[in-house]
Amino acid sequence: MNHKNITIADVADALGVSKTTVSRAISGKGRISENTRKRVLDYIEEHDYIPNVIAKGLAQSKTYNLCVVMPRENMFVDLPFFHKVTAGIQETAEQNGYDILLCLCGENEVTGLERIVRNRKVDGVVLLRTLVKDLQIEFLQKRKIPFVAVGSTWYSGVVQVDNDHESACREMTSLLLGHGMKKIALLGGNESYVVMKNRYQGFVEAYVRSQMQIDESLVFMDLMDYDMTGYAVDEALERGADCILCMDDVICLHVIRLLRAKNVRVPGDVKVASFYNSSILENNQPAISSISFDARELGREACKNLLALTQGERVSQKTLLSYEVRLRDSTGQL
Amino acid sequence: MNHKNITIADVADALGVSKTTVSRAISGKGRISENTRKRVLDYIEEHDYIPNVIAKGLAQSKTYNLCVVMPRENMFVDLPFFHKVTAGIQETAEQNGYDILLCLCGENEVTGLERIVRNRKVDGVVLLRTLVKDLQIEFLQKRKIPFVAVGSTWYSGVVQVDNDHESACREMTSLLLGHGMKKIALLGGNESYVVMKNRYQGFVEAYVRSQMQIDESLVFMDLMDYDMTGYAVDEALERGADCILCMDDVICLHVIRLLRAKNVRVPGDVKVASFYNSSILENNQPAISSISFDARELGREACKNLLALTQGERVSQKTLLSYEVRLRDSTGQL
DNA sequence: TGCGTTTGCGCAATCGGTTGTTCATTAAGG
DNA sequence: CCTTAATGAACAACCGATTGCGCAAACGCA
Repeated sequence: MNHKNITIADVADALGVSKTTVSRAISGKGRISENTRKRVLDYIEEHDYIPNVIAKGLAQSKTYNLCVVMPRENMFVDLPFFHKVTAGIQETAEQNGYDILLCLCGENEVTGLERIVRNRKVDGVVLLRTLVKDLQIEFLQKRKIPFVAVGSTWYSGVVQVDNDHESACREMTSLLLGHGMKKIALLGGNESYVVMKNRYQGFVEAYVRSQMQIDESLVFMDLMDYDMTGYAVDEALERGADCILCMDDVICLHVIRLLRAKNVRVPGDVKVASFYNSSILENNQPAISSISFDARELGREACKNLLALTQGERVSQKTLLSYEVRLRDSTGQL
Repeated sequence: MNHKNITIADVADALGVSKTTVSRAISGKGRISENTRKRVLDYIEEHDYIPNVIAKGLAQSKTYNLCVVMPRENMFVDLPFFHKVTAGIQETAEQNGYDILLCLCGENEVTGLERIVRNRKVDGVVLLRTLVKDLQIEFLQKRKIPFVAVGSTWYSGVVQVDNDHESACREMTSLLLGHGMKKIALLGGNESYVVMKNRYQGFVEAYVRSQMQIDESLVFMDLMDYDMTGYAVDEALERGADCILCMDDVICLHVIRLLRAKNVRVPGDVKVASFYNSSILENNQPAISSISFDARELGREACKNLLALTQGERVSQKTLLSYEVRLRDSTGQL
């Protein structure tokens, strides 16, 4: 800016070589003697020269920028998750000389994304949230821009990285069934439809494997707000649920509050468990069993795949990451 | 990228004018007839031409990028706040043709910031969190890079935008004192030292104005963890506190849990209030009185100031934003 | 009509890199 | 010893914009 940064021309002049040589010394491409190469690199090191990524980008029609898209308005519970994922993305990006441009979009809005993609010419995009009908996905596909979705989607041809919700839910359900639960209620929340379906899949599978009869009336897929959650809890209790499996930690805390208000004891009368094991659970009484995902790793994986994509490499359509079941007091002693 | 975007040269050729003319038509600078101007703009509109910001930046030695710095590891309670501030920054940035580069840094780490500043040549930086001894501030000042701090700092010459914690705390304290509280405990938390000091200032002032005696032994400035908070609560009760003013909502929820465990009724025996009015409070029983800040507006204001700074304009050193006191059940009927 | 001023626009350099091509030098091969 | 190939480095065009300067046409005024 004002500091009058040293340019490649300065380096070239100082060493009495051409810009080309300096450029080649740095990139390692093209023919150059080991000798001059070293000379250039030493000089650069000494004088703390950093190439201007912008000019480099202009010349290469690349920007070394990735765009991370996330909702402008954010559910409280998503934030820590999104933040960790972003940290993971950024970590991998930085290791490869990329930086992160932030795109905060309204739900299913494309104008912001389009602006950034078009006049920033980002090399790739990570979508942190996708919808069943997703205009951003459609836009990116139409424009043939490399992108990766964090989380699952039903769009075809989308490279996805997700937690293995199905297995996670299967394992948790199996554990619960294996320890005497008979009627587990499944409470969906603000999760995307696809995630919910995946978990339901695992839920069903667990029942099948333990050869028990599933009670479909205990499955509540789409609870938009606290009121509906309250209703679902009432219904579940009415129908004799002995366990409530919540789709995220915020819902879970709320459920526990509701149960306390009804003088239903946890885990005495009803067991409770949830997903994400977020820090919102810390210090809760009783300690809540939850499934923990490594959000950071999710971000790293997504970024790795995206970079591969931008190189034109083939990338596996769907990467599933592992999870850990954390059992605590709210499910009793399993 | 692959879509082979239309460039300024294409536009110029198509219209039979020079690149200069097109450029001038767009920027409005330089001499150009109203006639050609319109012709160019129409063509651009029609053919959906978007200038390449990168090239523009290269030519102008600007990047139209701002850098937002926030901690890589984040306290749970900060996140929603940071996210909203960022949204505000982004909003104003976008309106002015700027985009946001994300810089996630470790506490008091500069390497990441330095990298981004040096090879991305961002036009300005927003620091979302500052420390008493802050290497990032020192770095930015040394390099004379325009930046704005969200929150207060004791460094001189730093443009700051902050909530008016002092007035907020004064008003809340006054309200409480005015309705019969005599011994209010002040519980500091993960807040920065400066914020805490500001609030303490307001706290003292409220006591002075109502001509009441402050009990300094009820002021706990620096509670690093839950254990210390527990200790502070015990002490406060011991010393006959009739009200606990918590420095953030997470602390507050924890305090309420502790009180419940001790069978201290809220607001019956002790009143409780906190800061930030974050959505974590939603649906809590009892509803918690809290002070609400407009984080989004904070971000907008910060960005506005930063942009002014980059233009070389003079900017007021400190901008304080307003707040709203939200009284609910936890403080009884005030 | 004549001359100075204003207006409208284009030329070409520039920003800081990359890269295909050329050219001189050295090495290898017969 | 001459031809051919390989090597190392420089030239110059290019990426896509901006901008100082120059030039011609139009305008204003006496």
